Amino acid sequence: MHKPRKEMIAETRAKLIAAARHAFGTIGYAEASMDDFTASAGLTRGALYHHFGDKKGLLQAVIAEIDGEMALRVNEVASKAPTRWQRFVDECTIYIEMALEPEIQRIMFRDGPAVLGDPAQWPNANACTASMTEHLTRLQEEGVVVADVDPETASRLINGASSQAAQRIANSKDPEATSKKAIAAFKQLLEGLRKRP
Amino acid sequence: MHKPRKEMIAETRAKLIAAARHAFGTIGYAEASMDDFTASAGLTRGALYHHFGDKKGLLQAVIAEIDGEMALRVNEVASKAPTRWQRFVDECTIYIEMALEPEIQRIMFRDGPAVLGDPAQWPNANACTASMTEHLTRLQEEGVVVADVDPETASRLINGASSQAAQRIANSKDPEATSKKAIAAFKQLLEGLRKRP
DNA sequence: CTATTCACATACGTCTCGTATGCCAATTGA
DNA sequence: TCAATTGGCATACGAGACGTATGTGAATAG
Repeated sequence: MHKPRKEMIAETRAKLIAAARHAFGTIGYAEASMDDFTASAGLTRGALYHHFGDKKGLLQAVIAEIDGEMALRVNEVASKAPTRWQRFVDECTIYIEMALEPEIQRIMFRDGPAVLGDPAQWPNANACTASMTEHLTRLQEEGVVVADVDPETASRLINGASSQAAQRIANSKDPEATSKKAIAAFKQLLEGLRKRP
Repeated sequence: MHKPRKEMIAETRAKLIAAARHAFGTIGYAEASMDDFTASAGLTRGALYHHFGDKKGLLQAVIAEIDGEMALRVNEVASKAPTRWQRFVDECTIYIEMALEPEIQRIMFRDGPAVLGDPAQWPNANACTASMTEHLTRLQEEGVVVADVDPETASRLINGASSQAAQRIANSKDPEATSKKAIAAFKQLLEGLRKRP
């Protein structure tokens, strides 16, 4: 008795995404040969074109998967903070930590934007920013954050600063020390959003 | 009488850089065929490989040129502000405005990092950040900016936020309104660096 | 049980890149 | 002035990598 067809198809898709994710995350999108990584999944480019249209389509699928995982991790950790402001800051910090991972950094912050354009325009890959925007909106309502900033805009700026912070740490000779400096500077910038007493 | 040799060589280099800059800035690095844009300069890939080693080398040269121009523009405008803090804020604002130009955005903020890696590690392409770092250091000495942030780290974070702000404006349906929101949010973040009374 | 669909592989042409090689003009030295 | 040499740039060639068109065999439908 063989597996049903639907299951085989899902498995093929998953294998392709996994193989591509590994290749993109290590050698990078441009250097990843479709022949090579499809073969490493026991398939050929035929399957890839059938399911994802082209190389970019597969990258989109990989990005959607990673974005989902990042959102899970963010929500998981941020739900444990005492105040909403702290939760917001924690989310940002987690975000930086995730951006430290080579695979995420490469795919989400370097190759992704270069190949697919502005991340803000990606479909199915905005979960993290959405969460931060939500927090900011609430914080404004509660009077913690100054009223005259647009929450989504602020989220994007913070996003940009985060990825820079992560890059800086990742490329540092002394990641421990750099991490402290980067996170300190980052939190200081966030203070700018808070209402002063 | 022909032009001297040195001059011809410089001209060839300049033509290659100009052609590549145009191609990279419009269709992008990956899509730019070396055969095509060298031909548009009346040359072949032979000249390119001779002078720049490979496609990446040419991209580096293009980036160095653009970086020099950006630094000039930054210094030019920023020298007119009344206070040093204002000068610093002006520099950041100019930076965002420059990042709005499609050529700069594409080459300096998208393809460049994807192909050459972390901009902080680029040789001959840190003039703008250097200037901002300098200002921040001075502002700390003057007691305007909080002491416990590392100036260069802060510059890089600001840099990341700037490029995000620019992308957001550039891709907006209503650039005018988005620009206002982005710059407002950006300035609010900068406030976090200032000492509170 | 036949027909059809479709998931995936194979084959082919095209494009781009990098290297090896060749050529010609400009410089050098006597 | 004239050979020798340098080196700036072009040409030729081979190696992938991509996209498309086509083929095939198994699962599903009727």
